[in-house]
Amino acid sequence: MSSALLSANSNGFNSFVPVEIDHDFKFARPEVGKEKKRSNQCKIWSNIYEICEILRIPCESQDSEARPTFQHLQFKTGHRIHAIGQAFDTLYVVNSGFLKTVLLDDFGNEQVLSFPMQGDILGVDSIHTKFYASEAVALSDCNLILVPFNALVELGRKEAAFEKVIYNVLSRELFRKQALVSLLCAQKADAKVARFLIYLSEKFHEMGYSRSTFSLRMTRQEIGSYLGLSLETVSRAMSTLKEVGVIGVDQRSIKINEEDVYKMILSLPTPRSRLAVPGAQRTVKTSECL
Amino acid sequence: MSSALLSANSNGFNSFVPVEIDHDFKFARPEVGKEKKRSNQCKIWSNIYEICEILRIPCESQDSEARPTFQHLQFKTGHRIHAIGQAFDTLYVVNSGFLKTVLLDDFGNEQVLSFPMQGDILGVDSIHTKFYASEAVALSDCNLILVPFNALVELGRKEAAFEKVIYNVLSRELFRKQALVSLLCAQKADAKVARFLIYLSEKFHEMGYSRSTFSLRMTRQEIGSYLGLSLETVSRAMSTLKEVGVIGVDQRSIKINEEDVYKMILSLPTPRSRLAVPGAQRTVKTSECL
DNA sequence: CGAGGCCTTGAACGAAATCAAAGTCAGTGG
DNA sequence: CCACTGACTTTGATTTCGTTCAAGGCCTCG
Repeated sequence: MSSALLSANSNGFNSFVPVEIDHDFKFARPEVGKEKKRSNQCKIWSNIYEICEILRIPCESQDSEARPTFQHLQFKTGHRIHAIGQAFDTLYVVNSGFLKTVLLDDFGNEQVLSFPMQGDILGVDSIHTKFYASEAVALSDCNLILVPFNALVELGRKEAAFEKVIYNVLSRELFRKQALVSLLCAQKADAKVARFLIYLSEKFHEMGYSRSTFSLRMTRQEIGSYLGLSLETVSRAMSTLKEVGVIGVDQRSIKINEEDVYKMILSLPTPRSRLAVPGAQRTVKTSECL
Repeated sequence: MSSALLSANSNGFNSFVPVEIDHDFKFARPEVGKEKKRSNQCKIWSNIYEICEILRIPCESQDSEARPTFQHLQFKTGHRIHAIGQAFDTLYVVNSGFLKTVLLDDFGNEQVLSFPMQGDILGVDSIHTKFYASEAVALSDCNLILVPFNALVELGRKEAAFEKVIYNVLSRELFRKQALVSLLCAQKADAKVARFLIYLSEKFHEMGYSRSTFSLRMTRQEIGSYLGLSLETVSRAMSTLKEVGVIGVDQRSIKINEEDVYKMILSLPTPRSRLAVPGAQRTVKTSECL
């Protein structure tokens, strides 16, 4: 999903070096990751600095006086964090665990919008109306930090650095959603799934887990909903990637060599309809940037 | 794109009442719309209250003292407002005119992200990095308000009501982007195009123009990029809608009966892959909302 | 009037959805 | 312990939809 995603170096072209696959690998849920000081699963309160660190948003303020702290809460697998239409008052920052957010259309059909995990935030799409715009469900046991929006705003008013953090979080969310739109529009099924796996790989790496071996927390159905594909197509795409040798798949267990998957994506043709028609920009000069 | 979109009443089922079509209708560019006091095209400066009004974000502050004002700037058709990678410093609020924002992938292919028009804002995806994440191009002559982000932040710090406005704008953008994702994932080509036209219709209505007769400002290619379709498919979808009788199309001129288009969309089957599998939620009870 | 974008339409092809069936796995209860 | 259940996954066959390729029409501008 990163825009630098396709900048794999093209040294050597001996097709795709196959990944070696241990057929018995499993994803050991790392209850105690190898992060710096963020591994305290049983923590009950976090202050704003800790939250910024979890969000990976740099915070300039160093005024380390005692600040209000925010409560952690455990959610069990399958539980709903908030429902659509419910009155909005608090944001949730994911400290650990895996979730999905979904939209329900007018027929009650489910559209997956994101798979939040550590460092992601829930509820920002609901600020401008006073109601949650989407629904969040825990895909695993989760530890979430409750951040009452009003308290956050107040904090922002006290110190500009915190306010900046809020802007940054919102802007980043928007940026990510745009990347998703781009992915949905411009890519074939295999590429969508491949990029999704790379995205997960990077995410796991960021969180301090293995970037090459992990376990999917969501069903094929959910992945398909997220990527705009049927569950069968997701399954087939994974099988294809496996045959080519760039990933290993066994049910929910994934083994991936990002480098190879990059090359693989590059070898797929871009749909013609997406190609820029350089001359056709418009009858007008588009160069100068007043 | 509105979520109430599909709540058309189903009274009577005499298929779709055809729209009467004037074959000579054209979209008279309404330089002076029938809005309240927002029709001053030649205005050079706006204060924050005026900007909120244009954005259609309610602003609670009534402290009507002299506030800093923001400059308007004219952009000609085809000109680029900002380029990807350029240093970010200012947001743009569209006072009049039509634009597109695009992402360029690693091959220089263009992906349309939005078609901003009056009341929309440009640049919010660029706050968290210090660089513009997308490119904006004028599809018609435009009147934009330059809002230096720092100045806006400062204003927000002076008064909480303004800060709220910023949060609301950002949140709203995110919300809209989600609606787009949902559209892209869950609908067939005809439905995508139909909803796109309805979206435009509502937008024109909001701006005080005719909701039933308007002119497209973008090419089929650009619509296709936005909706994840080829330009031919867009063209065919419009022809289909025309044959069914729910819209009139002649090149860029559109005549539309929203009510009929709603019914038309409802009659299209939802792709099965999107259907909620109510029992399959997960082995766990999803009901309670801790 | 001619050129160049842009739009429309047809035909062939290809990718993904749909339909269908069998395999895997975890949990349950005999 | 093992068979049974139900959710999830995989794979194949078929159909549908959208893309691609190609040709012709339209409109604007010089």
